[in-house]
Amino acid sequence: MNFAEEIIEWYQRNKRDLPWRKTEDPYIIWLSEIIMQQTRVEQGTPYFNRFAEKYPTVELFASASEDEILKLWQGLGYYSRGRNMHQTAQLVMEEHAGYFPKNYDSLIKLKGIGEYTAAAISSFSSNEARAVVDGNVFRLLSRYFGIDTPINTGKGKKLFTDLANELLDKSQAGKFNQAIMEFGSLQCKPKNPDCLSCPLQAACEARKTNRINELPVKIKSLKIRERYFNYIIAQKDGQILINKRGAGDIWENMFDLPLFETEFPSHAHDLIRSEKFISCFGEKVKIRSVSAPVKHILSHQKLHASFIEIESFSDRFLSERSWFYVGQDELEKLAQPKLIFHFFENFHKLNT
DNA sequence: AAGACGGGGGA
DNA sequence: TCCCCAGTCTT
Repeated sequence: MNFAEEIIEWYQRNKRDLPWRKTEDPYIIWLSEIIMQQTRVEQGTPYFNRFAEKYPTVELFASASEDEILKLWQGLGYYSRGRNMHQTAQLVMEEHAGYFPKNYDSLIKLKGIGEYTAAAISSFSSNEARAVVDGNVFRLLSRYFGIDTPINTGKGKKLFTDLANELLDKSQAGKFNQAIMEFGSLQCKPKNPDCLSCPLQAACEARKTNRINELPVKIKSLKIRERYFNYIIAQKDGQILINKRGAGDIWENMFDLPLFETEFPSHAHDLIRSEKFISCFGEKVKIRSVSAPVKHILSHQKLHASFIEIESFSDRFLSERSWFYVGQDELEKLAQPKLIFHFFENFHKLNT
């Protein structure tokens, strides 16, 4: 059996009994598809049932107000879906005479319907030969063929869409699409898939090369976090106070300086009056110098560091901390982040 | 190409 | 916690 035959065979034996699979009405299928976007079946099913019950036709849906739609949508999340549906229902009434479109090219033009949903509705309602590519399909294909192209890039989307369309059984596109998604969802699960019971295991590239947990590859959307580091320069007898960093943050087990992180930029004069600072260095601290803020970019953080040189501090409070004094020769042996290493280069230059 | 958009369940 | 879920729209 080829790929399509295998998954359709599997689908006949293992498919769930989902309410929206009993119809070919594009309106009802649309309802189910929008509700199920980025939503688990168990979470979305009650909503589908309520919507299908209250608005059995697109005409009834279109006659509802946006407030009513959103009220019924309440708790499901991604509320733009509800707003787009309202708009689309009205447009279907006005420009499609109340007949919900069945073909891909018409569907793709509607608000809230992207490539996945247009392929789903067109294939389920009229067997148009368009392969669906959702999260399940990405995962199944990336594993089966051992493809490590990231799925959330333009290149990846095209690659997997082309592949799915090659595999598509055009004589029964709707059933194939249902089957490939159901297979991905139940058999080729994200975590701990049961490969031993999988009918595709013999040919599965990820299985053969032991990469089930590495695929699919997804580029992590890294949001840059802004952090404000206030470093303290405290010297005694020609030595400088150093901090060994702990776990759970950047630069684990490397060495920097005593650090007071603040949520926002802060002035040195305010900082040395803070309770936390006083508990470390006492109340009689004077500021000798404050550096200009130094920006330091990490992969997912933007650090704003300032270096505050202090004098007249007490160090009898320091014993509980991971701080210690070192001379310059010892300092040079410690693993320092680039930011710190850079700072010391300039600092030593100034002090010689 | 990257970010925003929700809420819930599983590991 | 992080990841993922029958994705799409905006910038």
